[in-house]
Amino acid sequence: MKSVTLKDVAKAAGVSYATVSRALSGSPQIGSDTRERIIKLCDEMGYTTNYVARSMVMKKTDLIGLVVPSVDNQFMAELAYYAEMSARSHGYNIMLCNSGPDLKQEKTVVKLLLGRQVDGILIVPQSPKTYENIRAYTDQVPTVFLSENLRDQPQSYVAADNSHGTYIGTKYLYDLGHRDILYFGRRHTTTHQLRAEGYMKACQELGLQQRFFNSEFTRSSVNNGYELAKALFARPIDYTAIFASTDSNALGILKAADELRIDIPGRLSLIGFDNIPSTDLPRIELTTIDQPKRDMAIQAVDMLRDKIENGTQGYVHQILMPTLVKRGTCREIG
Amino acid sequence: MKSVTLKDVAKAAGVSYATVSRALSGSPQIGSDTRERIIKLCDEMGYTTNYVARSMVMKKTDLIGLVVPSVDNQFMAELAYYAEMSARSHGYNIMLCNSGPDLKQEKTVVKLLLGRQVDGILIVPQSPKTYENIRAYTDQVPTVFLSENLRDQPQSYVAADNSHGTYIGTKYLYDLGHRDILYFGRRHTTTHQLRAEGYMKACQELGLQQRFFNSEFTRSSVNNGYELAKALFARPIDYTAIFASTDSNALGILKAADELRIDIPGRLSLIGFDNIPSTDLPRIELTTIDQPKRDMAIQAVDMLRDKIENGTQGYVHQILMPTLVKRGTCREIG
DNA sequence: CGAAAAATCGCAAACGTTTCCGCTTTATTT
DNA sequence: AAATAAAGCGGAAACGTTTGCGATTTTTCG
Repeated sequence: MKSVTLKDVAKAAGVSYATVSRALSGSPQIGSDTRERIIKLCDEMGYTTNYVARSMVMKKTDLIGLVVPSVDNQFMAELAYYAEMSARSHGYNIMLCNSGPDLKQEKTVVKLLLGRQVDGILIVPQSPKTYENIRAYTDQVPTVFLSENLRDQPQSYVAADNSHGTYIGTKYLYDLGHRDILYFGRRHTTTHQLRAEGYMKACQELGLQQRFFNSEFTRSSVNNGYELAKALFARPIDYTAIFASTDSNALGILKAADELRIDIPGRLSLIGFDNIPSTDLPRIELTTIDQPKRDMAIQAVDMLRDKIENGTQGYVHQILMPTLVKRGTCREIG
Repeated sequence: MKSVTLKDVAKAAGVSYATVSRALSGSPQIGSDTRERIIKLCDEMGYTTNYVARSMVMKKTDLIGLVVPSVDNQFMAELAYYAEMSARSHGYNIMLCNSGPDLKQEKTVVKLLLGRQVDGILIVPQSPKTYENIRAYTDQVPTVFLSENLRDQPQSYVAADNSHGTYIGTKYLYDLGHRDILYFGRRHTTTHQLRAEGYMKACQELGLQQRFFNSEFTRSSVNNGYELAKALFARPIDYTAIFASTDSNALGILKAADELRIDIPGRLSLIGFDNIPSTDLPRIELTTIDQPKRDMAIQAVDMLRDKIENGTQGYVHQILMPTLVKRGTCREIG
């Protein structure tokens, strides 16, 4: 279990360990002959540089803390995947933390990450309170928020243009002939507020009546979408399409509709938001608005890297464009 | 950005920094009055212990490297989630690495993890070759394999009893009246070999003919399941049920069947394996075999902790029981 | 009241790196 | 050939922590 250190190969090579360190790091003040000899020796002896020791003196861990409410969630899993890939390709590693549903744990993990001396933190907030919750720490370490739009808060973030997403979605529904479109979902976060706004803007432009049905739940899951949709369908259905604020909710609606034999897309068109993998399944084929998760993750680590490596100070807000993904749950009507 | 160190609070408290360290760690050789004073001071000054410095002297990072082919995969995301939660509750943090599809990258990331001085490695292998691929490193650091059955290899692992899963699945199909059950899937890993064996065993016991249709793909995805299923359905359907070796494949089969208007479960019963979240969606409701992902993850970190903390040396093989999840894709015939 | 024992605390080494600075040795120039 | 420059390398400090050991003070007890 005892690993070989610089000293070990230095002794074997008959040089000082400073020399070995320089040889490895490609310092120009080492002769090319000794360098080759040392490198070969390191290889033979199985030397790997101890990153924790290196971090000590470099005051840099090449570590990025990634905190997500739950990686066990298709959306965040995808973000986490691309973030890790991108980070590693730039020499960083990811320390993963699930912040769970409560703010206490969220605060705990960012504190923990600070103790670990991460160079930066990438956080997808669990609630609109997250910003306040961890603000005490965000000035101690470069931080960028991911996926949640913070509007004009003094905090860097990258998010999708949620407003635009619902805007193009409703227009699409309109183009298909729909004139009565119900918006299904709460406005408990800025992200969801913006989604509602995009819908409202489109309605105004198109001369449509705005109609809302608010989910009472903070966390959108297919199950609470389902529960709520049952309540919705207990009332008269005087609309021809539903815009669900998330795919999860849309899936719940689908489930309730199937149960009540309300034909989708026959009687009701349905469109979701996020484009999570489950939407692309057979029998589901949910039309939705795609959040460019890959680009979001990549841009977020780029932004973070810029702060870390160049000490960039300002707050930059990166807004990426979502796109419409036409599948099977929206139908043209006459 | 400069964080406060032991020295800083020591100076402020008028004691040596050794005293501060001991006060924080609860050493008995510190007076309770000074201890309280110091703790309060630490709190006021916002001191957090530097884990990388601590790791240096402790020769322990409290870090577990988690390598998965891709967290962007429901099955692994779930494992990752529970592993992180469990690890953190025991004082460990997770360093996440996607090993991707190729062995080179897998080897790269475990090397990298070693350089990071992780206390242990939790790895869900990307292929049967993983064991050989990283064997050079698995004796340098406690390692446990997750989700892949390694049979009698000298390597600790926790996996589901895959053989038992297909066994109970086939029996379930039999009890529903099915006498011609096709097994759909390759046997490219031990895990899948075992799944096939469970099916074979059940067939023998029940006097059923064994019928295989092999997927040519290493990675099972709904898409290649779909492609293959189309080929399958081009031939006469002289069976009444399909046992898909993975849910992903089952989903692909479902897609192909829908396209060809082969009624599931009307004409064909279908059962999958893994119980990924997508199986529980409306319109899908795939009957499947559940791998106890939560327990698997938890047991794996327990096993790893045992190796790390107690230096346990032997190889332990933990096999967890899968269970049948009855949903909507299997029908009684008769 | 004096001595031994117990209770507190400080000193300094150690963990494995990186890098500044200085010391040789060799090459270059006049 | 002497002086200067350049190249190659070693010594040692520093990063922030833990901990064995010694030093000092306080308590205890005969």
